[in-house]
Amino acid sequence: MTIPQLLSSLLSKALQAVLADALPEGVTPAVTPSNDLRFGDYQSNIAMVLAKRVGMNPRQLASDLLAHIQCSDFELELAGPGFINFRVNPSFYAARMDALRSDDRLGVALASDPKSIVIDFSAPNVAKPMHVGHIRSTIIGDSLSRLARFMGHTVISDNHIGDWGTQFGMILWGWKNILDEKALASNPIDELLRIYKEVNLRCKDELGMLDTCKAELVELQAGNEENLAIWKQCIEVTKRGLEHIYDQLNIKFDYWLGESAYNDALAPLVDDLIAKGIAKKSNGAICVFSDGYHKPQQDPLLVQKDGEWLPVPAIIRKADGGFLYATTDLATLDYRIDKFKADSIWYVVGIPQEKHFKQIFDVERMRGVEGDFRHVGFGSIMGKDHKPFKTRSGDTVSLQDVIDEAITRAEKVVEEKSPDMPAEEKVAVAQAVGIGAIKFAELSQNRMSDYVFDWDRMLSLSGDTAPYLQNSYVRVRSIFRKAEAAGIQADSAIVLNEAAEIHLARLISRYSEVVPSTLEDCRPNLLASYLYELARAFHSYYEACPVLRSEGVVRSSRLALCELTARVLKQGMGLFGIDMPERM
RNA sequence: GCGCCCGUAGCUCAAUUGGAUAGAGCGUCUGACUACGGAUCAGAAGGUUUGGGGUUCGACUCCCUACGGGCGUACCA
Repeated sequence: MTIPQLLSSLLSKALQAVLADALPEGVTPAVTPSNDLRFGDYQSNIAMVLAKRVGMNPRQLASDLLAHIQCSDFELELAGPGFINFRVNPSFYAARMDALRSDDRLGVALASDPKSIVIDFSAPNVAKPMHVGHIRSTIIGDSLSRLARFMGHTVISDNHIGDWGTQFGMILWGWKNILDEKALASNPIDELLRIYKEVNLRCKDELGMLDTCKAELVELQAGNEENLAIWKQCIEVTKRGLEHIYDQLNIKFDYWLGESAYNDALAPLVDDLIAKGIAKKSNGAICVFSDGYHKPQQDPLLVQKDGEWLPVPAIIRKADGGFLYATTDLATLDYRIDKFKADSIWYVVGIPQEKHFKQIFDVERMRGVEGDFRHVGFGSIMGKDHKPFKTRSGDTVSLQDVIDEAITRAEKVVEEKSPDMPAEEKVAVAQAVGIGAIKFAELSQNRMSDYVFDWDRMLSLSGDTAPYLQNSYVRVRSIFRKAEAAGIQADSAIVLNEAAEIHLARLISRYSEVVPSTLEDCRPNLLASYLYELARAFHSYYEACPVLRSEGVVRSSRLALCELTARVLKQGMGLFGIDMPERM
């Protein structure tokens, strides 16, 4: 049980005693860490929340509650307008630390109701290399997968690649007419991108070109063998390039079920929706109009036209008979429930697609399909001018370039700081530092807010960054190497005296609270800022509390605290997929 | 037009979803027995949270309004 849970149950009992029948149903007192240690370790505002409802003065209620709580592990205090503050006794933290030493999970309880969760993330398009825009979905999605698995859920990660869109008409024509075989052999992804771009331009300039490309697409969809062969080759080539990036990022998917995997399901799906009376024809297209919400101005599924609020349709079949994004996503959702037995499906996709997902989920609700479907949205990456990100040439920066630059910068720092390190280890460290910096920068952000792309910020190696945490880990490991060499062991109970060691223990204890709440709201930045705070506390502790130069019980205790810190850092960063080198 | 999101230190971002004196990093300034690894630590300066009203014990957070920015808005994904 975490400390807030413990305190909350103490408060609940006190509330029963004080209010008895007057206690409203379903009240669980919230206990949160104080944001200022002068107010203790934890605080509750339950007295102020309830005071009005039960007709009492908040301070009076709080002080009545305090009178009913007896606990030697905490000091309690009534403060301000009615806050109840809890100060945890160091001996209690010490006992918790001792308990954590033999706990592989470092105090993090498994989810009480494990679920099957499909997480849909990354999802790049075939024939277009990943750019910085893909970084958020890829890194956040991977981190959520790791977190959910760690919490005991069954996670199915699925890379829903864009392998069937309209862009294939253009690529097919380009492949047949302007392909450079040599370039394809040496750098296939770039060549695919080149022909895509060139055909795209021609479609804008040359009359009839667009129709020619559409015809190629129709041929593909009709099963033309030549076109199918080219299509398959494009996918293979693209996958190879993507796998290189995913390897560097240490990201794996359980499935790569792209849009094309659902082709056969689309027509029956639309027919079924029509038969059930959910979909109907409108202006030649087959549409589903939402039935569920009637709150103008709040519901993106309604739009105002000529002063009237009209539902916005989810179009599932075009007037020309073609299927769309929404159709594929509905079929995909069905498949995930059928085949993967998903209780929950999380879509890690940008906020601009919020309406799309509301529509998809709404259609499923109308069909009676149940499940916990979440759009885990995130903000856009902007340019320095706060407009959607583009370089001067109009292109975005490729993700591969970002990774390469990160590693190059890390290599320079490694060379400068550790010139004597073996070459092989230098490479490994630079990889861990560079990739770690990218991931940590991303995960430190509030997922929902837009941010400005900046090389120096994204690849920064100082301050609130992965290398800072990695360095704290390296320092602990160094202490351990020395301790082992000298035959020193952490073989006695933990005692906490100095402020720095109490604070370190306080934060280690808090790990068990942070991990579940990070997953709860899908907010990796909670864990990121926690880990940074922990590393900072360790660095302070390192300066204030010598380990190897102390003696006896104190030395043993401090060594044990070091060990716990290292384990939390390593496990926590592991939930982000960030490596912690032993030396750097 | 209509809807959604956003505006916080010089810059880039936080703020436990309504809690106490709004926190970090970068940058600037001052210090730390030549270091249990200095990729470090201790400290300082920096704010009318875009402006204006309101709601209440209490507002960066909720409501109204003005200004500024982003996104979406029927057959792209």
